[in-house]
Amino acid sequence: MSPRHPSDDRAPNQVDVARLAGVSTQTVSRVMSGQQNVRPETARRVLAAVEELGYRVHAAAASLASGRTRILGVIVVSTDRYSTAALGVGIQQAAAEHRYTVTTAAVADHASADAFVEAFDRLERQGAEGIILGVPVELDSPAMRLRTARTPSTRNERLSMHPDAPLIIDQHAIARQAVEHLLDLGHKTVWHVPGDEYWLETRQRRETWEQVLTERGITPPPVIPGDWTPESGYRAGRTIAAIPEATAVFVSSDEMAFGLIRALHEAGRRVPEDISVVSVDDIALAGFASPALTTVRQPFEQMGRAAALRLIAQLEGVEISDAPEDVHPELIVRSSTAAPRG
Amino acid sequence: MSPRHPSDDRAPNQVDVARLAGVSTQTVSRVMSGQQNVRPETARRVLAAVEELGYRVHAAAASLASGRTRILGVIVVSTDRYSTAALGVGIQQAAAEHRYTVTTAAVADHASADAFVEAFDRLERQGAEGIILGVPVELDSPAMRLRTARTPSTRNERLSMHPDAPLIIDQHAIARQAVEHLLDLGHKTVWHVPGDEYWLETRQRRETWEQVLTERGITPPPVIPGDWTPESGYRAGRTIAAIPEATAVFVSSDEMAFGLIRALHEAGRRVPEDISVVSVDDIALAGFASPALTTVRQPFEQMGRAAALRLIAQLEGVEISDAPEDVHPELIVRSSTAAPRG
DNA sequence: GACGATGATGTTTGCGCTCTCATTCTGTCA
DNA sequence: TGACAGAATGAGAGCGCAAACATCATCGTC
Repeated sequence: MSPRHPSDDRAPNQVDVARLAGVSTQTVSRVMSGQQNVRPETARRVLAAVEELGYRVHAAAASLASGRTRILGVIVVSTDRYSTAALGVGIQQAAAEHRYTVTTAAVADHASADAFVEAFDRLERQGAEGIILGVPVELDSPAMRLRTARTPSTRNERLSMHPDAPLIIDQHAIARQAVEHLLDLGHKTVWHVPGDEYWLETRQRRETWEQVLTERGITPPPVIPGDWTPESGYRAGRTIAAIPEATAVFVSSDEMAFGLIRALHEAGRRVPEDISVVSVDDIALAGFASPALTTVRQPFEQMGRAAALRLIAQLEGVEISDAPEDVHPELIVRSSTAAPRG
Repeated sequence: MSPRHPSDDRAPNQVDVARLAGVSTQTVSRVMSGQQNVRPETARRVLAAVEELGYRVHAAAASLASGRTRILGVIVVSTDRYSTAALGVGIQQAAAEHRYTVTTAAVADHASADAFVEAFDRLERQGAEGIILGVPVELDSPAMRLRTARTPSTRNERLSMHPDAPLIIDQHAIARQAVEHLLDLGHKTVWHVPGDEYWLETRQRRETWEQVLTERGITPPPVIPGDWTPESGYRAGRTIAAIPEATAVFVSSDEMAFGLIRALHEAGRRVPEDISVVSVDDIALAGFASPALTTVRQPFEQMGRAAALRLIAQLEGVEISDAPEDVHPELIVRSSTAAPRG
């Protein structure tokens, strides 16, 4: 161990670097945070000392002193659904580009509203400067409003009274595209298998499904319950197979569509010849169902990215150059839909 | 605003609480960290003050003073694969139970080894006390060894020379179960579609596939390349469909199996009558493929949980009561495998 | 009823960094 | 050449908390 190194085994700090480089700690600080007004030669000396000592900035100390943490919090429900993972990828990417860190708080599926408040608290305590609510429910309790008022977060937008506040993604557009596609093919009506009642998206899509049918003078048939899982899709499929007049179904997720189609096949109903199916998500496997699924793609990764970028822009108080334009769902037509048999 | 409240709008701190409760800051600290040796009456007064002021512990300050962060870092590759999400759920759960926070660093898929080193650095700088490497590759560069030596992390185990160090999950057991299941059904040989070459798991499974065949005096057929995606499975399926003598395939993921089976069907080969297929993972949709997939389940959630608990135990220097027993893969027999036709 | 043992609380100090402000250095122009 | 703007650097304070240590109250014991 060279005599220039601190002899004890504690991690090197700014003082050690400053001493070795022959500058003040303030200069070390400036170099580490990439500020201007440091002579290249000085910066080089500092960086050499940093390298030699293996120094790294102590984030807790820095954020205590500066009041900034550059931490983004994410609240998600504990599910292994594809959507959660893909959202996370987008968030991580955007955060990393702007040198933010992401910390996640998971909440049990179907948890009470209190659980979200608690997760919010955990993230605030941890120092999160902004919080992304990748969350299935409307959070408009007084407790939640108190928190979203002091810590910027997504989904504020839904709670705020601005009717033109951009949504992360337009669930109504998703449902409309799906239902109209089926009606335009000539189906007399469209049955619906919604997702878990707990999710806001579920309600939004169901409302729009009803609305589109009503617009065309069709009385919506009863809803066939679902909960996102393939098993629930299978149960729904058995129900629908027993309804001879059903020729078109709007299912709220691809995973349910897999179960639904299997049940239809077992009951001897062909897809799309007897029954057309449109679902939502466009997961990687959607094209490999039998038949390949016609589905409305949700660009989860872009959504996560957009949410993070918007939040960061708010935190920095600036326009971000690569500001995300609105993210739109897209109908992908494959082989699970067709015109009804004449 | 009551006169007892600090008039400026800065967040309340320990001093404010101490003053309002009529105690010292140290007592506030003791109450907040749930220590013993505080009279119930005193604790109540403190908590009342905390409530009134909306005080919350400042994590950065606490960790600067205590030297502890209770942060667990996770390095993952940026994919939306099911496995990543499910692992995360298990990690989050275990961390929350022990009052740890999780922060994630994502690395681009197929990134260089340097990218993992950099992610490790980011997490260390952020204060992570332990790091879970949910990572596809062997990381045994000097730079990485330097880091894993000072910050506890999983997968050390694979790098360490202890041959009996418990693996997170035994990839050899996975491959062995799959291949032996097919051979025991009477197939003369087993073809293999591995995952992405980049992944350690891929190599481990292929090695075992070769080994099991060799043990039984069978010369392994050529490998049909794959990369985890359903598309690659589909391509592999077309290749295999053109091999008349092929009757059994071990595919390294369920998603590839979906693609593979579709390609076989399109080529007129029936599953399992003409060709048996075993895959790996047991994703939610595995039971809803046509035919339902025989697959080796990887208990991702338990794996994540086990990794986190083991790391926490190491950090706390204690045995954790609910220590995870080893996590084992399990063959789930469904309908994609059968004996070869006589 | 004096003594120590224990529990409850307070005081002081410093964690490692960035902020503000002061000082020194550099180059430029009259 | 001297003065001065502006860049580069340094000095000192303090962010909010917990550790270590000091002090005070309380209790049972003989």
